[in-house]
Formats: sequence, structure tokens, C-alpha cells
Amino acid sequence: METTTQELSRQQQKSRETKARIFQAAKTILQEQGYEALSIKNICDAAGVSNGSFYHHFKTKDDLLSYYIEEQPSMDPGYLDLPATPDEAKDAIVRVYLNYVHYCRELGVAFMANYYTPKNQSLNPLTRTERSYPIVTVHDYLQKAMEAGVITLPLPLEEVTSDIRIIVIGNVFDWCLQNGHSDFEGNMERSLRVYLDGLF
Amino acid sequence: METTTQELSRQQQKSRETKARIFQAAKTILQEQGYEALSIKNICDAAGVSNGSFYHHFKTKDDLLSYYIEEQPSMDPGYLDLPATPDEAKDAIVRVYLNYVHYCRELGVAFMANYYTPKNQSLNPLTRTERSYPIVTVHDYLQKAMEAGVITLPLPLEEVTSDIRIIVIGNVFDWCLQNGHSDFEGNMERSLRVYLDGLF
Amino acid sequence: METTTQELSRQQQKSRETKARIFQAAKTILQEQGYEALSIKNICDAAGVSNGSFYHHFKTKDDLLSYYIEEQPSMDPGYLDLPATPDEAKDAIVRVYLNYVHYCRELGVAFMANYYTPKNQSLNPLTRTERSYPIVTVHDYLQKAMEAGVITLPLPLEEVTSDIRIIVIGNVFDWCLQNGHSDFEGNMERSLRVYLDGLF
Amino acid sequence: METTTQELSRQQQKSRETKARIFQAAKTILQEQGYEALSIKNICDAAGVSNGSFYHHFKTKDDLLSYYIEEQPSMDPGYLDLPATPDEAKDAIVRVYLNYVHYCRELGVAFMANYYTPKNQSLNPLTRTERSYPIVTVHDYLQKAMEAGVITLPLPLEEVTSDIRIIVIGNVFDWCLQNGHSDFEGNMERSLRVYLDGLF
DNA sequence: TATGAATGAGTCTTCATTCAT
DNA sequence: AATGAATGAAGACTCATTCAT
Repeated sequence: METTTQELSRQQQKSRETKARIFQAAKTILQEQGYEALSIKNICDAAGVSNGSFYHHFKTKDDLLSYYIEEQPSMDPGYLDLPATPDEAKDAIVRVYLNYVHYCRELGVAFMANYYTPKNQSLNPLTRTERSYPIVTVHDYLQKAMEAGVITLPLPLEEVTSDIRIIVIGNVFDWCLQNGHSDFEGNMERSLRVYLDGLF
Repeated sequence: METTTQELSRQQQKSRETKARIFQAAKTILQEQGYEALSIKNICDAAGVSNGSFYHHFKTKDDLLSYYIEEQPSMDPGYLDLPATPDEAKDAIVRVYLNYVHYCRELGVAFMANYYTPKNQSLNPLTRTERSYPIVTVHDYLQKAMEAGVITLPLPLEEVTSDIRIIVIGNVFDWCLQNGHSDFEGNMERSLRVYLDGLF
Repeated sequence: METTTQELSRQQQKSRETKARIFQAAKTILQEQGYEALSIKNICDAAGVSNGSFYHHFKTKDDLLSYYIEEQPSMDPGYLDLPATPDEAKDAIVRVYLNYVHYCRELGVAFMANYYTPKNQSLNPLTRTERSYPIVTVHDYLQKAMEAGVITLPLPLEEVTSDIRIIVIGNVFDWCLQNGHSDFEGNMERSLRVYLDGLF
Repeated sequence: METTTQELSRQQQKSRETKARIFQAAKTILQEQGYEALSIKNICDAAGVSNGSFYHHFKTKDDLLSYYIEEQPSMDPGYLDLPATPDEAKDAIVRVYLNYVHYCRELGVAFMANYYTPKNQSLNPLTRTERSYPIVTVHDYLQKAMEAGVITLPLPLEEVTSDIRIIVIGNVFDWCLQNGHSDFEGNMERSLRVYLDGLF
């Protein structure tokens, strides 16, 4: 009968917890078992919740997924002091992308494999510029290094950053393709280094 | 009564047409509706063929998909004569992949954008080794060149071919990502060349 | 608004009815059309239930079949008090299987004749160990009797239970083979008794 | 144009060879891979023959199978000299059924699993008496031993042979159920011996 | 808010069989 | 006598979603 504000908020809080539990369960499944295993049933089992409850909190499966993507952590900057030598510049760039590798691992192969589709335009730096992609960081970094006379590029900067982006994409894609069973860090570092060695 | 060569080939021809129709149907679905819509039923409906017929022509769904890579216009063997100098080797490798670029263009961006999903295991050379991927060609080519003493690699051959594959994948992915509006040939050639320059 | 216990049980009751209807449909098909006709579709059609509903109630087709054995009218625990003499032990074991005979009669020859196929893996205790087969009961019973020093077996317990299972299977099979026109109880009791007499 | 009798018979001979090859292939598959693997495709592949050819020689799959059953080897008699002691009688009976085990193994689990259904009335000695089943042999043997005063049975002969038949059936069924992965000989010998020990 | 029963289209694949050649 | 292309029903099982309670 008496429904105080407090009681309502208690209920609301419980509801939010349920939603969070579902969300977390989905995240865990995605990371540990892959996208294919991400069925409503599996999510509900893992969350200890009925499937009806799922549909109470999320309109559809896609609805749930959209929340997931928004939650991505943003890149940690601060590697990028002005280099003293070309080799330092190479090291810095490699470090940026090893950091990205780390970030990919956090998200999990399963998620990345789903996310890394050419149709996913959020991957296209030409389309969406709000986000501070690593490649933007690297672009600015190389520019500064050139202006400071530390390095000289035999190619236009845009082409170089394009190549780097391509190499990085290739590495991620390959890692996904092999279901996380490739030497992600090793490949990333090596392919970038050889490329940069060919460059300056 | 008498079964002439011509009559036989008529049946064979019809068979080949059916196979091609299935092949084409899959391509169209991939282009217009995406990888997720690529079910056997959809393919057969689109091809106007019974599902049994599909399995008569293709061992499995994956089998069909891998044909898109196998069916590449056969490489001009002249590309791959033993090189006299390191630069000739680089040229040859670049040419192999420019040829691949040409093939991708033939299939179309729409197709490739749907085909290039990490979920498409027919892209994974580790999974399906029967097919003659360009990377296999290049692998053999580099080996021959090394044995002939024309080039020396500072890295294990496997790592080099891995890098090349990664770079090529990245190029294709990027091209798809930009809806075909990138300098596919230019990027492919440049990124490969710089990498190879860094190598030998 | 208020969800009383009664209302809940109404839904649960309906659910149980559905499950029973599926169960019964399978039984009927087995009786009238045989094991080969026992497809999920047939079962669902006969039960007037969607195939999704089937899988809501039973994990798998085998799961359903194994229920026929599990659902045995629960054994009177008094049967299985620790025996005072070897003869009491024999009596108990015989009684367990006379009870099983009774259960077989309830299911009917027609059903059993179709159910007793070597292809029906739900009959194989090695495959599915969750269920409480009579043989498990007997196994435990013999073990207790041995530990209590009431009986001594000249053979490993596992071999004995294997023999008993085999004899029981043979009895059921023979009964089916003769369309129910054999002395099921008589044969079961006699063959088991003579075997046990040879044992201890 | 000229079709001499000889030429015809040559063709006929080739035809018969093809048929035999198909038959043999089916037999091999049945024994080595089991009944489930016995598809027309597999048979034709193994026989090196087109599926059309199969249907030229056999009306249906069942047609082929019927040939298989007719080909079964008949039991080798001659174990059964009049025994001097009860133990010799037991040995003889066990030997008869170990021979039967051997015969089952020859036919293969796959075949037996298909054949050993209660619905298969050819297994019912009451129905079909033309064949000289092992149990008939044993029946006659026991009778002779009794008449000679070597053994005495505490039960009617009919009941004893019934028990023995039941035990044997159980052994075969169990062996099938476990896909040939049970100790067929061991179980058969042990269960029979314990039973006979309980008998005389 | 939460439950879980029910749905039915959808998944890939296998198979026995037919038929034109 | 022999080929192999084509058929389509059938197999078990999964899944996102709806709805009455």
C-alpha cells in the first residue's frame, strides 16, 4: 500500500543491479567464449536471471551490444615526448601500438572479431574524427619530430600514417582471424619496425 | 546410343553453369545483404537450385567461400622467375599483390567488405591449407631467392611472410573500409615496398 | 497483481502437462511406429507442441529417452535393508528386478520392443551415468552387503553387476522377442537365482 | 554390330564384378565403420563406382542389405562329444558360445546392432526353426548328457535352455550397446559359467 | 520487476532416390 | 552398363523473441 520514495529507489536500485549483472555476464561471455556463444540463454544463465528479465531490461540483443561498445576505455596518452633520435621515434610509435594491442586484448578477441569488419565505419578515421585514434596521435607526433628536424620522411606524412594504419589494421585482423592464437605483440612490433626501418 | 564427346561435355557444361550460378548467387548475397545473410538456403533460393545440388558441387559452405580466393586469375608464371637482384625480388612480390588488388577490384568492394570478416575462416591460411594463396606463392619465391643467394633475410622466413600477409590484409581492409575510395594500388605498392626496403 | 502460490502452480502444472504430453507422444510413436520414426518433429506433431517447446523441456532427444528408465516407480526402500544372510541378499536382488519387470509391463511390450535397440544409447549405463538405473541400486546394495561381511564374492563386483545387467537385458529382450508371450517373471527370477546360486 | 554370345558374357561378367565390388564395399564399411556410415555415397566411393551404377545393380539400399544377411556363415558343429564329467559339459557349452561370439565379431558390431532388435523375428527360435541355432545344439547336447547320466538338472531342460538363450542374448545386446568396446568373450564365458555352476 | 513456457523460423548437413545422357 | 547432376525431405538442434502470469 504505502510506496515511499525510498522504497521505489530501492527497487530501482535492484533493477539497475540486475541490468548491470546481465551486462557484465554478456561482457564476460564475449571475452571468454566468443561472439558465437553470446546467446540470450547463455547470458541469462551466466547472470542468474530469467530470459524474461533480459527482455525487460534490453529491447533486443543488439540493444545490449550497443551499450557494450560505448563503454570502451579511451587510450592512455603520454608516451610521446619529443624524440632525440630517429630510433627513439620508432620506439615511441611501436609503444603506442603495443599499448593498442593491450587494449585489444582487454576487449577480447571475440569482441574484436565482431568489431573489426570493414562495414564498421567507426573504424574509419575519415568518417569519424571525434575519437582520438592512436593514428592521430602518431600523426601529430611525427609532424612534431619532423618540424624539430629529428627525422626526415621520404614520403608525404599522410601516406606514412596511412601505411601505419594499414599495418596495424592488418595485425589486428590477423590476430582475430587466428582467434587470438598468434603472437600479437611480436607481429605488431616486428612488422612496424621493419616498415619504419625502411622509412627513415 | 552413342555418347559422343560433345554430348558429354554438354552435361558437364550444364553442371559447370550450375556451380557458377551458385557461386554467383553467394557473391551477390554477400554484396547486397552481408555475411550474416549468407545461409545455404538463401544461396540456393537465389541460385534457383536445390540445397542437395549445393552439396553436390561444394563440400561445405566454407568450401564455397574458399573458392573465392582459389579462383584467382592464375598468376602469370613469368612474374616469378628467379630474381637477379634484391630489387627484382621486391618488384616481383609487389607485382603479385598488385595482381591480387586487381582481383579484389573484380570481386568488388561490396563483396570484399562482407567477405573480409575475421569470422570468415576461409580467409585463415592456417585453417585451410589446401588452397594456393598468393602468400604461398611468395613464400616459395622468397625461399628460392634465398637458396640462390640473391637475397638474405634478417628474420625467419615465416615471420616475413606473416608480416607481408598482415600488410596485405590491412590494405584490403582499409580499401573496403573506405568503400573503394582509397588509392588501393598506390597504398599496396608503397606499404609493401617500404616494408621490403626495411628488410633487405 | 499479487501472484499467489496457487497461480504459480497453475503455470507449473500446465508446464508439467506439456512435458507429460511430449513424453506420452514419444511413447506412442515408439509403440506404434518404432524407434526409427521417433524424430523430434514427429514427437512434436503428435504432442501438438512446437519443437522449441520440446527443447525447453528436454535437453536432447536422448535426454527424453533416458527418462523412461529414470521414471521408474520408485523402488520400495524396504527392499534394500542390509541382508542378514546371503539368501536374503539374493531375494532382494530378485525383487528389484521383478519390480523392473512390473515396470516393463506397464510400458508395454510394443514400447519396449522398440525401445530395446542397441542403437538406443540411453540404455547404455556407461554413456549416461546421471540416471539411477536399477543396476546402480544393486551395485550399491552388494557393496554394502560385502562390507558388512554378509556375502563374499568370488569375482570383482564390477563383473558381477555386469553379468546381472546382461542377464536382465537378455530377459527383457527375450520377452519382447516373444511378444510378451513368455513367462517374464518366471524367467527373470529363475535365471537370476541360478546365476546368484553359482556366485555365492 | 556383331554381338557374339561371348562378348555378351564378357559384359555380363564385368557387370557381375561391379555388383560384387559394391557388395564387398558395403560389407567392409559395415564392419569397419558401422551401420551409420553405410550411405550410398560411401559405398560408391569405396567401390569406385557411380551412384547411378549402384541403383542399376540394387533396387534399393535394403535390397543390398538383404543379400548381406543371406551370406551369413553357418555355425561350425563338432564340439559336442559326449562329456565324461559335468565340468566337461560346462566347457563344451561355453565353447559353443565362444564360437558364437567369434561369429558375431565376424559379422561386425555394426551389423549385429542393427540385427539385434526384438522386432527381428528371425532371432526368435520359436518362430523360425529351420536354422540350427546354437541353442538347439546345446539343447540336444544337454539331453544326451542327461540320458547318459553324466549330469542331473534341478530344472526342466526347457527352462535351462531358455535361461542360457537369455544370457547369451543379453551378452550380445550389451556388446552391441557398447559398440564393441566390452570384453565380449570374458563376459560371455563368465556369466555362462557362473550360471552353470549354479545349476549343476 | 521478474519468471519461464512457448513459439517457429532458422542453422548446416546427410541421404536415398530419380533421371537424362 | 554406367555416369553424375539434381532433388527435396529429413535430421537434430539453436535462437531471438513474445506473452501470460
